[in-house]
Amino acid sequence: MRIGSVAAQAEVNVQTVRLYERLGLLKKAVRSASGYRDYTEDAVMSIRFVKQAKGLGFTLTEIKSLLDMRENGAHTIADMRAIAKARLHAIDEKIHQLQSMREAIQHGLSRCDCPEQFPACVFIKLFDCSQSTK
Amino acid sequence: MRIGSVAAQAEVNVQTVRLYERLGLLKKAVRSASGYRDYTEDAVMSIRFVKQAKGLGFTLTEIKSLLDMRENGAHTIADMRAIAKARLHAIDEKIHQLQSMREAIQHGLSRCDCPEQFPACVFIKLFDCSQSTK
DNA sequence: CTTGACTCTATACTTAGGTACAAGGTTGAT
DNA sequence: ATCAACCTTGTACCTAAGTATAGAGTCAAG
Repeated sequence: MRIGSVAAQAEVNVQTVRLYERLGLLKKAVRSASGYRDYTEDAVMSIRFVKQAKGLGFTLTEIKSLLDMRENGAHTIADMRAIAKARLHAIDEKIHQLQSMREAIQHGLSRCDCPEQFPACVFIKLFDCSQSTK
Repeated sequence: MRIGSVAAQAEVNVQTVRLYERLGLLKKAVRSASGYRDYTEDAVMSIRFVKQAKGLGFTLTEIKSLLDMRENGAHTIADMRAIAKARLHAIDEKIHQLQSMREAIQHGLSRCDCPEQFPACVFIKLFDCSQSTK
């Protein structure tokens, strides 16, 4: 199977396949006499795995290290669980951070009691209506 | 006041001040005879505003459009509220997205019943233990 | 009047994850 | 045998928000 088919089946760009190969996310394909990459169905699965992990917020670097662990067998279920838990933790932190932002903006919105059409009021007042703008 | 003082007071890098000027986030400073930028206290406040808005998740482009509205007076409190609400909405979407990721990983973790030290188990099983890895 | 700290512009580099050429070689159907 | 559609490598470009560097000019204290 050539690169175009793999890309189509995995629903990525041809260049993306080559990029993943270069980044070590995809095993180097066997080459035909003319130098064309020759893939098996496995490549499609690998790309789908990358896409799935990416969808869960793992970076390509993290995904590579997962694949490396798998490749050289230097892993256990416990290792993998630890990685997944670390990712969970990072997600939780990001959620908290966003919730803080959310609260700050909400607070600004609710505290702002400027008249609706007063044009001199500046945006910063939405966050802190008590603060002078001049 | 020269650029170094402004940067120090606003707790940013000197290059950042120049970048902000170039991006239109900061009014162009008056220049001294020798070409040095000459700032007033206002510049420090402006940078602090940018930092604050950035901390609330606004991009520099969004911040610039806020400042532009303020500058040419073509805004009302309603406009500003609309922008803040849009930002709230974007934050909520991001939070939901992260919560979905969180659930998917959690689900994978809880569903995986592979023996703790089985080295052939690959990471993908954390997400879908029912799926073959070969 | 020299020295070190500061400033100027312009350019390049960074991370992350791609996307878009250019210039050439291959394949395969007609 | 020709033509489009595919493939190759290498390079450059993109967003976002800076950071770093080079080479030159300026300021101020001793």
